[in-house]
Parts: sequence; C-alpha cells; structure tokens
Amino acid sequence: MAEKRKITLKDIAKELNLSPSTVSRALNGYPSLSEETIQMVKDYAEKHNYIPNTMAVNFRKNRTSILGMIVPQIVHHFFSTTIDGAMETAKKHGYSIILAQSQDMLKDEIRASQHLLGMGVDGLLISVSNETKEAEHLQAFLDEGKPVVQFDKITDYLVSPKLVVDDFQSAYDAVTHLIKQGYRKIAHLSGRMDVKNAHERYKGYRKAIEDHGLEFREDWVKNCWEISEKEGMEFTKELMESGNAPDAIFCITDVVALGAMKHLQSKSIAIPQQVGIMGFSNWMLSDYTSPTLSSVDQHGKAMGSKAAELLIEILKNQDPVTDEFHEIKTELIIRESSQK
Amino acid sequence: MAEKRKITLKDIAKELNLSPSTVSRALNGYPSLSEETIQMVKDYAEKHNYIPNTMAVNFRKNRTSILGMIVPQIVHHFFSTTIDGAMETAKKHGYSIILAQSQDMLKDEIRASQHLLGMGVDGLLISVSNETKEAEHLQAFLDEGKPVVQFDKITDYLVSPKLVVDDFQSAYDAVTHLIKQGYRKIAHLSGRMDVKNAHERYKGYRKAIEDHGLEFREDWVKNCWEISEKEGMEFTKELMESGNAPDAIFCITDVVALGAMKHLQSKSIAIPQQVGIMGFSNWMLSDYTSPTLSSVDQHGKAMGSKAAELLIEILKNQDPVTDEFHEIKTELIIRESSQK
DNA sequence: TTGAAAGCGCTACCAG
DNA sequence: CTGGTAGCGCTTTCAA
Repeated sequence: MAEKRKITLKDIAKELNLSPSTVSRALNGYPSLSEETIQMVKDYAEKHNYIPNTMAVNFRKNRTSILGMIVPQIVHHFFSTTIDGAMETAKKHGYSIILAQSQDMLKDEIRASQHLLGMGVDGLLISVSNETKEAEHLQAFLDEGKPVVQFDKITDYLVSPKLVVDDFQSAYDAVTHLIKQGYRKIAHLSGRMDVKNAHERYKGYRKAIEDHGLEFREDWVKNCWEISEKEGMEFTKELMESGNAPDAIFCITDVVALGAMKHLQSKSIAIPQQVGIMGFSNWMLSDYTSPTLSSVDQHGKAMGSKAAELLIEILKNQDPVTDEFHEIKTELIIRESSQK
Repeated sequence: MAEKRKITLKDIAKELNLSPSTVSRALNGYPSLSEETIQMVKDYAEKHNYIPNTMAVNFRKNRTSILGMIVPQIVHHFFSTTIDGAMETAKKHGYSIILAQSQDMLKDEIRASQHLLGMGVDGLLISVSNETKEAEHLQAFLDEGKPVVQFDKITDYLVSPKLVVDDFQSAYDAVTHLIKQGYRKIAHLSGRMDVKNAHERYKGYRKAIEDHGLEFREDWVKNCWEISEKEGMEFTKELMESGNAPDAIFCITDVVALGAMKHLQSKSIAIPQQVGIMGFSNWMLSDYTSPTLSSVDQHGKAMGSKAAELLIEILKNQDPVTDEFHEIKTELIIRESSQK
C-alpha cells in the first residue's frame, strides 16, 4: 500500500514563511488576521491538498467528536430507526457515532461502556438492557465529564436526561381503542414487570380496563420473558384454553402479537371478528401480515434524533447533566387486526 | 460536570521513581524488564485506576483502531445483519466501527467517505450505492495506505478484496426450484441493469429458463428502479393484464415480492396455486406474510463478519490490497409462496 | 534492565 | 496582526 506523505501545518508555515500558529488561525477562521494572509494560506492548503490530522487535533483538544451509542440489538427495526435518527442529527453537528450492542445483557453493556469510554467518546447515548439494575458503568462517564442521554429503555439509577415515549398513555389509548371496537374481555401479553416500559404499558392497560368498567383479571395477564413469537403462541394457547377465553389481546410488542396471531389462525379463530389483536412498536412487517396488525408507532427516528440533539446540546453548552424527562409522541396505527 | 483528573503515565513514573519509558514498557508487556518492576507498575496502575489516553496513543501510533463502514441504509434488514456481523468480528479484534449511510446516493457516499477518512479510520468496509460508477473517493483510502474491503454491492472501479454472494447461481437455483414445482411461464421483476447484483440475478434467471427449455420473453422482465413495494404491485398488474400472464414471478428482492403478492391478492389470484412467487434476501417478514414467502437467504451476518475479518487481516499483516473475490454461500428458503 | 529525550501535529498562550 | 513557544500523553530510539 503506497503511503502518500501528508502535508502538515508546519510544512505550510515553512513554505509560506509564516508561523504555524498563523497558519492554524487562518485555516480555522480566526478574526484577527489580514484578508490576504488568510487567502494565501487557504489557497496553498487547497492547492497542496492539506488535510488536518484529526488525531492530533483530537489529542490537543481532548475531544473526539465521536458519540458512543449502545442499544440492546442493532438487528431490530425499532432500534435501527433510532440509530438512523441519531446518526443523521450527529452528522449535522459534525459528530460521528460508534455503535455497540448489549444483547440485553448487563455484562455486555458494561464491556461496551468501558470500551467506548476508553475510545474517548465525547458522550453516550444509551438504551439500557433488561438486566440493568445499577449504573456504575454509566456513572463512570459522568465522572469523566462525559454526558449521557438515555432513551427508550431507561434506568432511574443514573441521573441523566431521559427520553421516552409515554408507554402508559400509549397503552391506555391502544386498549381504549379495543374497547371502543366492542371488545370486552381484553387480555395482555406483557413483558417483565421489572422493566420500566413493560410495567408502564401494563399499568396503562389496567387503567383503561378499569376506567371503562371492564373486568380486570390477573389470569388474563401473562408475562413474556424473552418477548418472543414463541411466547406469544404459547400464552395465547393458554389463554384460549382456559375456562375464560378473552376476545382481544393487547401485546407488549409486535413480535408477540405475531405469535398470538399464528396460534389463533392455527385454530381457525377469526381475527379480528372473534379475537382482536393489538401490537406495540409498529414493526415494518405489521403492514404485511394477514390480517394487517394494529400497533403503536414509537417514532424511533425522531427519538434517536432528539436523543442526539439533547446530548450535543449539553456538549456544546457545557451544561450540567440533569435528570430531565422528555417525551416523544406515539401514534396509534389502526389496521385490520383490531377492527371488528 | 465534575471533571475527575485522570492519572497519566508520567504521574506513575514520578510516583514510582521510574522513567515514563519504563512505565510504558511495563504496561505494554515488554520482555526486557524485571518481574518486580512490572508488578510494581501494574499494581500501582491498577490501584489508581490508570486508563491510558487513547487519543494520545492513537496520535502517537498514527492509527485509531476504528474501521469505517458505509452501507446504503441502516434501516434495512439485510444491511443491519451485515453490521451486526462486522461489529462482532471487529470487537473480537479490538476494533470499533463508525457507521455511515449513503442512502444509495453517490453524493452522500462521497461525503461519508471523506468524513471517515478525515476521522482517521484505519480501513473501510463498504457496500456501494446504486449510483457508484467511479471510485475516486474510495481510491483516496488506498492512497493513504488504508485498505478497503467491498461487500455485497461492489464496484469494479476499485481494486480491492470483494465479498459477494453468487447472485447468478442463487437466482439460477431459485428459478430452477420454481420450474421443478411445475411453473412454466416465469416472469422476473428485476432491478437496474447497471447494478451488478441485479444484472447477475437477471442472468441467472435467464439461464435457468433457457437451460430448462422454457420460453424467455423480454416482456416478462420488468426493471424496478426504486426496488419498492409499489413497483412490485404495478409491474405485476402490467404482467397479469398483458396478453401473456406468467404463472410465477421471481422478484429481485422480498419487498418487491410483497408488492406482487398484494396485487395478486387484490385480484383474488391464488398464491401459489395460480401464480408462484419467489423473493430474494429473506427479510425477516417473509416468514410472517400470508402465504409465507419463499426467498434466498444471503447470510448477512456471516458476510459482515467475513468482510471485517478480511479487512483486519490486511491491517494486521500489512498486506497489499489485491483484487480477490470471496463468496458467501446463499440458502434457498422454500416456504409456501412457491409450492404448488 | 532502565533512563533521557525527542517528537508525533496541532493549538493556545503570551509577547510584541 | 503575527510569531515564538510550550506542551497535550505517549512511544521509541539511543545510550548507559
């Protein structure tokens, strides 16, 4: 590989009989320089294709213009949209993003945090794993003066700006929609109750049921651990074969809803006529299933974008990291599976 | 934000009455040091939580241990799996990845390349945009001694290792499967003929048709430009309403196949009985459509992983960048849409 | 086995 | 308006 000797600031200075400082200033647009000097330097730099050495600049300024971003999984429609949004905004402000994933395991999240911290990222965007019940590894960022912004899956163990959708309200609205469609016996395939989003959705579900004078039954709530299609199938089977079959199911996320639909269809139970289904997250595939799946869109791209914006704002203004909450509006997407 | 003063190599040296060089050597495991010195330094570093300043190391060594990766889109099942694979392998070798997307536009690809080059990445993994018909912006990496590895969507304008699936053979096999199922009038919703993958698939389709003595008709080949569901619907409509309706359609990718299925279903044409459908790429949703969609899995994760491996290999051995081809095996996934 | 010292490329402070 | 210069933290010769 042919290494091409790169021209440096000093080279330009020597060639132009200027001092390195002057050249630096000219290139970085400082005010107190004569027009002609600036032009001369810029012309020369352009002509000789000068590229500043980023590593030297980073080193000197003690910053990298790189943000770290940790999500549970990259191969996941919602998270990939948040990444998309974060990258777009980061780019706009001259930042790059180094990605890492936790696979929803604390061990991996800690490893990734340390790696990113070691890399010298300027700040961190994170959606924590299901297992994250403490935040020492994140506090380490704050201790080094590097701000952290949490989004979607958050932990209260870290004082930092937090960006979420209103899971409670979204679930409430989704279930209310089912009720308005005439469903009366609504079950819930929920998630782990120690995971905040899941718990909020559960509360929203329950509140909607109770506000509308419907019966709340413990045995109509099933906790999915892996949030998988398989669990959706199995719990739906349990529900339907119990003495008290529901006439609608509100699912913690679309993949669980798919499992529910698969089971019902295998038993020739008509969706939405006999049983209505509501998902959550609005995965891309929800529009392609048969019947199409009603869901709640979380506007992942907007969320990623906003999270990056918050972080960059803190970076630019050297703001202190505070415990503020921000909300992204959700959108109820009504398709076939929930319309009687 | 409370900045905590980080301890440096010099601090350790002073404290231990050693020279910085000795400390550096101790920490980096040089051979010619006494056991006790090494232990003393390591203990001290550990105890005082010494973290080397990556920026200084990068600067000094003139490398970042960061790989650049450019894909057309991140929010795309196949590409997100390649990213997953690349990240996993990169991590294993101590590399990080900075992502960028081209949105399938040359302009954005060039911008991203320059950005990554400026960031000082050690090498580049890229799947080029549809518009990439020259490679100056990629050659710039090679000119600086930074290796480039292309994967999936490649351009011949750059001499570099290339990693692809055998689109020709995969298409040939997929179409052959349709023929064996008894379909005789097979159409093809193809892509842009100036995009290599698309052209290869087209050739595979055509060869399979001809090898089995079936009729090849120009008007059974429709070129999709955006590779969208909408195009899938429209071209399928055209095909079905022409005098010569096909009895199977081989689609350039799954999303086009979904469009085809939507149109057929809107006309109550039975899949796979009346018309068989074959996709390509094996998007996650192919397993959830009704009927489920047969497709070709490209093993994206393996591809990303292998691409990273090739790049890191070059980096480690300082190998020259050569024009070698590597192949990832595909897998024909037969589901309902293609089985009469 | 260890130390001294140079220097990577750049920025920023202090002078003039 | 411009120059001189120190120094960021680390690695790596060269010398001892």
